[in-house]
Amino acid sequence: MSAKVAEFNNWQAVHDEVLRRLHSRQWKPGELIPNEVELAQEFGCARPTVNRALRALADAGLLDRRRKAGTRVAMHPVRKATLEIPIIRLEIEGKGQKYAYKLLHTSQQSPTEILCKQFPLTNTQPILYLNALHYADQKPYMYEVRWVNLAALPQITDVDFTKISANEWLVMNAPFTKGDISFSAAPASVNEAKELDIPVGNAVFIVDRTTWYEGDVITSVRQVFFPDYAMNTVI
Amino acid sequence: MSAKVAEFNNWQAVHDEVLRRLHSRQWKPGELIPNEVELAQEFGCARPTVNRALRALADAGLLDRRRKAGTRVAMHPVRKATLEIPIIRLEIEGKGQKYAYKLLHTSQQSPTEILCKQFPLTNTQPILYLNALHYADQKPYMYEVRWVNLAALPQITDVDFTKISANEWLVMNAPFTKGDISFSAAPASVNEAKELDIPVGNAVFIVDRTTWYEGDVITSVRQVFFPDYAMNTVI
DNA sequence: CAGTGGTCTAGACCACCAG
DNA sequence: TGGTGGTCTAGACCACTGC
Repeated sequence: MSAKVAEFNNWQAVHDEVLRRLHSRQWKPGELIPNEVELAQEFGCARPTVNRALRALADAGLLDRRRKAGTRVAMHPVRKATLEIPIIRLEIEGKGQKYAYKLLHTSQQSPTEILCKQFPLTNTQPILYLNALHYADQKPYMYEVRWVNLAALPQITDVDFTKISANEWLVMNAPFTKGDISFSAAPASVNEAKELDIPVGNAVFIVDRTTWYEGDVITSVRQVFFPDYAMNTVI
Repeated sequence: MSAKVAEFNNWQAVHDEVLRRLHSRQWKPGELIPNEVELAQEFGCARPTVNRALRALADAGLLDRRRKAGTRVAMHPVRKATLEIPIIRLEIEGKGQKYAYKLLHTSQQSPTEILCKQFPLTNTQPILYLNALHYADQKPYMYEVRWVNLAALPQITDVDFTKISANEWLVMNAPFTKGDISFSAAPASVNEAKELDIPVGNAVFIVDRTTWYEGDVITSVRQVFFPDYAMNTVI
């Protein structure tokens, strides 16, 4: 009987072995790799096990899979970084800092012209408009300008946003099916600079986010971070 | 015989139904939901089908699953945005713009003190140091400062980086197992401003990335983008 | 049309871990 | 220690799509 060099009796082992062959260039970019049945035979496991391993690698962007065409090594391994969008309070508390929050302004209104430019709004729909400041260890951390679609969330008029941030209330009470996010850098405007207590024009990190539920816009927010902010992640 | 209202004979149908119950608050945050066997009976499908649906929802951050403890609705649905890190050339060409690239400087050396501050380096290891500028439609798009670990990639000294960008060569030739990414905003330094042809101190979007292969650092890069740059994604 | 990946099933064993 | 999710199997049918 022959010595068994390795066992590939679970999908992670298959995953790792395939990854090894990709890294070692045994299978080169653009190349067609054996189909699932052949790999299952080689690895001595069932086809669904191979399937799950290859599916994970395809999700990671390392393989291209198509019915009938087979599985190819991706030409340009597009690596995907996953950013977790946390509740601000938890992000700050997670760093061991003290979180505080202040509601600066709130009003029910029709969007002003300025808002219509900054966000995808028409000035006929009623919205709830909010300004708020989030603190870490008493220092300004993030300034937030937000509007909420009142037609989609009528019950929000009963919420006391001096006690809970809109960020937090929405995460827990307003599920969404789609969201657009944009990250950018910009000079702090007069108003942003005033609230964050920094010089006008300082470079600030900006996150714009709009969320939808089944085709209806729920809320849109611009978050302006204090200058030393950095958003970190891992590939 | 009773009329069947719906069929849940595939994992996506189960996924969607569970998602509906989460959105409709039939299952509330923190609540324990039925176990896989019970759900499989209710939905009239096999347990692995339920398993796959619930696993997808757990990956998305909507459920918390633990052996023995069961499956709970997540208290704070941490939404995850996936950022695709493309090759710069493809990002620009994808916008329908003309890509160009210029190598500004390259040298083999030990890290200078300045580099040691900016990157996780010691001044004893030999590195390849590179400066390059990427253009979209003849206009400066991104300025890149990079070093590469020569000990890990000795063959890189043979590459002509006036013809292919380090970005592109590395993606295709230097697999990595781990990467750190950081996004931030900063005022353009004198040098960055000169290369991007903008005023010193303008707000620029910065991406810092370091990649590793099995514990060895491969390369580290700082990418400084022209002021109007925004990084977009979808949740 | 035919080959490939996508998925389901029914049953089984196992790893983990809360009680 | 028992209940739960994690996973494997062997076989099957189906959907897509390149040829």
